[in-house]
Amino acid sequence: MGIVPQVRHPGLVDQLVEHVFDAVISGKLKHGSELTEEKIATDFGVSRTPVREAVRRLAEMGVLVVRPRCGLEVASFDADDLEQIAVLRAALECLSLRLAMARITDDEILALSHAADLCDAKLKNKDRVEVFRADSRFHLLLSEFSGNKHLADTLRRLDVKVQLCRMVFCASMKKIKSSVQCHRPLLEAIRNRDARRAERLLREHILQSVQVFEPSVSSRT
Amino acid sequence: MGIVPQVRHPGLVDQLVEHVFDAVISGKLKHGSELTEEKIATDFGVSRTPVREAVRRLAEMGVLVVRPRCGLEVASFDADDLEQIAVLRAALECLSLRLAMARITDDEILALSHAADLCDAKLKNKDRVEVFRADSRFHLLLSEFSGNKHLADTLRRLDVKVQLCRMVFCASMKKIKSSVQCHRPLLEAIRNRDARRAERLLREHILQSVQVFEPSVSSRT
DNA sequence: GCTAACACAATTGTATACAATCGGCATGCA
DNA sequence: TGCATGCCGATTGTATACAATTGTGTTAGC
Repeated sequence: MGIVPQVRHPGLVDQLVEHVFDAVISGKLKHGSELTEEKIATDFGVSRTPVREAVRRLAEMGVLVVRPRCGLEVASFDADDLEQIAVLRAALECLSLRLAMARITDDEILALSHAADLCDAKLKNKDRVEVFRADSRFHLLLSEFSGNKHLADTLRRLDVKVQLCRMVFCASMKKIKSSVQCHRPLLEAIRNRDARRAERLLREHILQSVQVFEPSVSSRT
Repeated sequence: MGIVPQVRHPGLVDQLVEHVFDAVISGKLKHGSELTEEKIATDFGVSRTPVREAVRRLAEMGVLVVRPRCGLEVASFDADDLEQIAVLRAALECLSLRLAMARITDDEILALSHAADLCDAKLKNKDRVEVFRADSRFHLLLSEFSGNKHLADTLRRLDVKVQLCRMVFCASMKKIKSSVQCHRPLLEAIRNRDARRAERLLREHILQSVQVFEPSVSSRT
C-alpha cells in the first residue's frame, strides 16, 4: 500500500520511487543526505534512465531537491514548513470531513474504525514508522469519503510532506500516542453524525500535531 | 578567450512542458486529442528522452493522461470535476485570503490592483485565453501574499486544472466579463482591511464561476 | 602569499538502439 | 458464421553512449 497507485506491471520507475521514499520515511536516508542519479542506479542495479524519471517524480513530490550539477539532496523541513503544512492540512481535512459527513455510509465508518484499530496496534509495537503510516492511512481514507477526488488527491500530495516532516521532527512515543488517541473521540462524533463536534476535534487534532513535534527540533540552517 | 556565455540553459524538458501546456490552454490541442511521445518528439525536433520526461510532468499536473501502450490523451474534465475543483479552490483561496489580510502590505495591494487592471485590459481585447491567464495571475498573486508557501504551491497546482477546465467549458464573453469584474469590489474590501467582506466576496466569486460555465455544456446527466 | 585562470572530473542532459508488452486483425477451426 | 488464437505493428520501457555544463583543485604569475 504505497505512494504509487495500482499498476499492472510495476515498472522500475515505480519501484524506485517506492524504494527511495521508503528509505527516507523509514530513516535509512536522512534529510540532508546527498545522492546522485548514478549512485541510486548502481545501488538498485538498473540504468540511469528509470532512475532519472523516478528522481524527477520524487522531486515533484518534494522528497528530493535537485541541485543542477551538484547532485541530489533529501529534502528537509523547518519549523515554518511544519506549521504552514499543519494550517493547510487543517483547512483541507476539515473541508473533507464536512463533505464526508453529508454522505458517509456505515460501512465507510467501519472502515475508518478499522484504520484506527490499526493505528493502535502499531502503537503497541512501538514502531514509529508503522504508526505514522497507519495514521496517514486513516486520514487519507477519510479524504476518500469526501467524494471530492481532487481534494483527496491534494491531500495525498500533502501527506507525503507530512510524512517527511515526521521524520525530520522525531516526536516522543508518548506524544505520538496522545495524538493517535484523538482518533477515537473523532470517530465517535462521526458515528453520532455530529458534524460540528467532529470538525472541531479534527482541527484541534491536526493543529496540535505541530506541538507534538516542536520540542525535539534540532533543525539545521 | 571570449566571454563565457553563462547561459542558463532552459532545458528542453521545460520548453516542452511549456509548449504542450500552452497548446492545450490556447485551444490548439483540444481535450481528448490523442498523442504519442514519438509524435511530440518529431514535431519539436528532439529525441524521445526529454519528451518522455515532459510527458510525465504533464501527466503529474493532470494535463495529459498516459494510457500504457495506447498513446497519450489530453485530459478532459466533466461537470463534477468543475464543481469539485471550485469547492476546493474556494476553501484554499479563502484560507489564503484570511492569512494574507493579516499581513498584506500596501505595495502588495497595489500589485494586486495592477493584476486586476491587466485582466480588464485583456478583457477589452476580447481574448479569452489572455483574460484567463491574467485572472490566474491575479489569484496566484493573492496566494503568494498569504505567506504560506505550501498553500501557494497547492494553489498553483490547482490553477493548472482550473485553466484546463476553462478550455473544456468555454464560457461566453459576457459571463467572463461579469466574473472578472468581481475583482474590483474584492480589492476594495482588501484595501479597507475588511477581512470578512473580502472573504465572502472571494468565496462567491469562485463558487459562481461554476455557473459561468455550466450553461454552455449539455453533458450534465 | 594571494589571486586568477585553466584543466579536469563529476554530474546531469540528450540521443539512439533495442527489448518488452499489448491491442488489433487476420486466419483457421468448429 | 462465430469464436478462439496467434502473429504483427505500434508504443512504451530500459540500457548505453556521448555531449554539455559546472564546481573544484592546481598551478602559474604577480
